[in-house]
Amino acid sequence: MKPGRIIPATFYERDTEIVARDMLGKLLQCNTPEGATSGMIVETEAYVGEHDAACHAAAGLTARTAPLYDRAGIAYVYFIYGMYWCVNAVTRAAGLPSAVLVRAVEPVEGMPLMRQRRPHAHRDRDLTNGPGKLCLAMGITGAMNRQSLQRGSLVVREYASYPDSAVTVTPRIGIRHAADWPLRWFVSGNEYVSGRRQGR
DNA sequence: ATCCGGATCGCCT
DNA sequence: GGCGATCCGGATG
Repeated sequence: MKPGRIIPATFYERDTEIVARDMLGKLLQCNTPEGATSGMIVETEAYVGEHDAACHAAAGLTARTAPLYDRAGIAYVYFIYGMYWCVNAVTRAAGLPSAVLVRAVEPVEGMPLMRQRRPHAHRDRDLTNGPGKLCLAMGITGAMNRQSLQRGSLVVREYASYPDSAVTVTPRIGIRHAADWPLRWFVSGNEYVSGRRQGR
């Protein structure tokens, strides 16, 4: 498989659930001074607007959430638990401030650099099987917040595609509110999917 | 294999 | 002042 064309902004101007599903198999590429890394997206979650208590936009428009109210197709990179970064693609359907969280990728390019950045990861799958882990491995930080995903250091490209029969849907994990809404998608059986057991 | 607490800090209540 | 879209290591069964 080879990286394909850059995903246009219009891709993100659709229902967030559809975008989250369709991002499976896409390639996330990150370029930093240390080198290039990329990974195939294998797990996503949708955060669907102010009425979604788990979505940061539930707090309304603030300095932190401003990217969610900006345009579709940009990155929303936020800081969590005082230590980690998580990366989202901002979406726009019916004017809602919404986004897709990238929860896991399968490394494609730059694995040596990923290992260097993730000294605690003993097995390859521990490199990028979580939203904070993949940002560490790929060098994604707040410097990339609000950047376009169509150019620059952080880009999403065509790569692979999966039929619905190869995709599993479950409730989102790691949240307190709206924890029963089925808004998490992952490639069934992929070893890079986060969580102790798939389907959790 | 599963559970639990500590780290660490920006942001909202 | 308290919590969070997390990760990691150590304890427990």
